[in-house]
Amino acid sequence: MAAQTDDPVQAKLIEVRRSQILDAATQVFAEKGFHRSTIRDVARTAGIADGTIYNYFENKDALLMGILNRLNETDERASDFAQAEAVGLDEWGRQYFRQRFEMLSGEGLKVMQVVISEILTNRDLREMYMQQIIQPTFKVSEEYFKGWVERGEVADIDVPLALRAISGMFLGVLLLRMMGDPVLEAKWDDLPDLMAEIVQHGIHREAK
Amino acid sequence: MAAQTDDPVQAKLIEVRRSQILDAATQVFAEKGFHRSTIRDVARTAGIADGTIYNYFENKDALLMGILNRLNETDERASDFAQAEAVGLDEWGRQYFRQRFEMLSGEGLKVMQVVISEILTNRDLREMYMQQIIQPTFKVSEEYFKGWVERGEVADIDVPLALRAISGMFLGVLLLRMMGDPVLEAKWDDLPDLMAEIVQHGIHREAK
Amino acid sequence: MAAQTDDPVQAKLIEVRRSQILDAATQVFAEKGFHRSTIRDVARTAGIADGTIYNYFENKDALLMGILNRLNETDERASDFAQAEAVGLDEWGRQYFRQRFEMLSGEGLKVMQVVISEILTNRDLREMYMQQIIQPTFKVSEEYFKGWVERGEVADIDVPLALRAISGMFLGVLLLRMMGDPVLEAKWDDLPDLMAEIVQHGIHREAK
Amino acid sequence: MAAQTDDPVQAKLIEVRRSQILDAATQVFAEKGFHRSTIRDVARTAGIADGTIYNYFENKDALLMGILNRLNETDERASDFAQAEAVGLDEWGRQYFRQRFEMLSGEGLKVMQVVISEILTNRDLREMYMQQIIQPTFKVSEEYFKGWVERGEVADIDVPLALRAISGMFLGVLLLRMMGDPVLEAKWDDLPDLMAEIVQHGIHREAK
DNA sequence: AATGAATGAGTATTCATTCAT
DNA sequence: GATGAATGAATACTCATTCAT
Repeated sequence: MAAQTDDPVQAKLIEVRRSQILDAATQVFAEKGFHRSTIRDVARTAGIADGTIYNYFENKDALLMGILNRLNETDERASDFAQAEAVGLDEWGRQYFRQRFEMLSGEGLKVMQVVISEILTNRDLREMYMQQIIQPTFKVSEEYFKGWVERGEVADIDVPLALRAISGMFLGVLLLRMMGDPVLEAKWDDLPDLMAEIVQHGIHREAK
Repeated sequence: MAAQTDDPVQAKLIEVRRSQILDAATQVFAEKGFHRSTIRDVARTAGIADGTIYNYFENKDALLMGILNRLNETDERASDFAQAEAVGLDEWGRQYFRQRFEMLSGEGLKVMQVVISEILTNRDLREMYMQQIIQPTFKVSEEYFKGWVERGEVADIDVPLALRAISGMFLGVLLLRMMGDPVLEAKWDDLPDLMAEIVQHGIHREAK
Repeated sequence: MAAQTDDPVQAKLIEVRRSQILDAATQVFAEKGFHRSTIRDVARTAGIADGTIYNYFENKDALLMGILNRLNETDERASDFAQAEAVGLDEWGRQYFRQRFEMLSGEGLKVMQVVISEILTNRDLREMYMQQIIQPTFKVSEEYFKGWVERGEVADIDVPLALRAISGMFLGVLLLRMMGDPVLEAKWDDLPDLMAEIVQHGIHREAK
Repeated sequence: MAAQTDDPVQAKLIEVRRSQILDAATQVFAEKGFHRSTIRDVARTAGIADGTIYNYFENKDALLMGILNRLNETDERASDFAQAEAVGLDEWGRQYFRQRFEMLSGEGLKVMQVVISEILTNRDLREMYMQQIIQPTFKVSEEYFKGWVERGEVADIDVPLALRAISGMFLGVLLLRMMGDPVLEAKWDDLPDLMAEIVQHGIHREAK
């Protein structure tokens, strides 16, 4: 790797190059999937030579890690925003799902498809994703939830577990969409509010 | 393929052999993942020659299809049972989640992990899974739900979409577990009832 | 091989079976070529089991040998006929080429194509063909030629070599046809007489 | 393929490498035949890695195409020379055959043996050979012949067809030689002139 | 003799990675 | 740092042949 320097100008250049490569990788992986994409594909798309990629990334897997890290950063910025805005539980719920859905516009969905598929297969990637992205995100959310529970706005439930279930709803719906469920494709935009409603108040009603 | 015969004895032998091979494939894929498993691995595990596999399965992908079909059959038997037993909505909800969790005991979780990962990558497998497993399952459930909605037991929501959200919760939690979330691993058994509760009544409570 | 018996009835049965298999092999090889044809193809076409073929032929190559031997027999009968009929040199020449062309009607051409291709590749087949078919044929022809040379009907040339050149003309034209030459395909029927004419009198004319 | 560049130095290097690989392929194919030769054989003989071959040739078949193209070029240079020198018909005939025989010195015969065998089997190769080598060669020769026919030096025959017969004589004699005919092996050098004589004046003589 | 399921050797091709220039 | 030619390990699949029934 070429990524060792104290010179801030150098550091900037390196960052730009890494970014250029990750852009290419994201595009190529989204189009062809991870395994079917070759380093050559990525290099061609980035307009550089094959070998150059290895100056910036250890190996092909590291490209996926890099993509993951960028999603992470985007994620963090998004949740900062969420935290700043969110006040009431109701509103927070809707915003939570809406934001997560927004991330998936454009190539986002296909990139996530590749990333999830690989995560399920690749232990290193999986652990890195879990420790660096999932767990911190849960930790932040748990704080909020505990506050609401204490204030009685939320039922007295196992907060971490409930959070998994709620995030899981988002993740699972995403998975079904990736698998090509036509209902989800057609009504994708209705989903955030519906999900927020279910999570808040459930589907049960007293029979008349 | 050797699988053409009218003789019921032959047919039984063929079924036994296919089963033997799928057992081996399930075990090997669960351990090493689909791509890292070789046909030789499967053959060795099944105690047969490489070529014999091709007497019973068209190619490596067909092994995964075969595993999927088996899960499907198990699934169908399970839901038949569910339908027979289920009466009230509350009870149905708990049973729904509990049954789905039961399927994942033993190697089930790892097999699903491999299957889901491959499904996200392999279009043929994906379409087959969606059309032959997911859609029929949803169709059956939708009938039940509509009944409940008509009887006023369930809120007047978009049934197909709500079902996706609910199934998604299960699927997503599964995914998080597969990714190694420690909270889910520790409290996995508490999950069905918690999820049923959230789906039924939501997490919201009127603040005191 | 099952081909050892003293019982003439048995011998007949064996011969019939061999013939049935060779018919199938001839058809299959002509359609798909030798390498692309499988023993299973031949067995299916013959309406028997794969293994049965090995009761009558040592291996796949032996099928080709068998086909070759049959061509040989046909050939011998043809040249017997030729010898009986042929009297004058002129007439003999035309008949020689016409007969050889007749053998190639129907599947004959494609079978020869397969046989020649394999002969060039397979030493055993080649030697067998040379010793059992080509050489005896030349030996017979040489006798005739020598007679004509002695009687002064034919120029005083190296007979064996000239015979090779003349047979070669037939063989080479056959090869060009197999390679797909459109001129030969269009005027195939004019060829025997033209070739006989060239061989007899050459193409040279005294310029006016 | 690595074969895309505008740099003439690079182009030269590529040409050298291709040549090196074709040399090895020619040698290996001549020794073992096309099908029995492995890419590894060729790579070892060329002193390079297996994969390197695929930087210069699309696949194994392309090696044979490459060999064919080289023969073609040699051929063209030879016939240019022939056309320049050839004046009289008699002389042209002898030269024609002599030149074609010269091409077959060294490994030439074995290479042709492999090439012809493959051509009879492989449709792509066959069509390529017919269109790019055989047809153009005939076209050139036809011009010459027509001239001679017009000037009355050659009998008024079907020129294209006669050319096939004459070329066929060469090709067929070649085939017989490849099949191991001992007479041809012994008197190979006498053949060009004998063939030229037969083609010019035929074998017929008025009986005394 | 007939069957056909089982065998397992054999091979072209891809592509991540290296490293000399 | 950039290049891209060279490397060679890794693997699904076919099919001639065998042999227990």
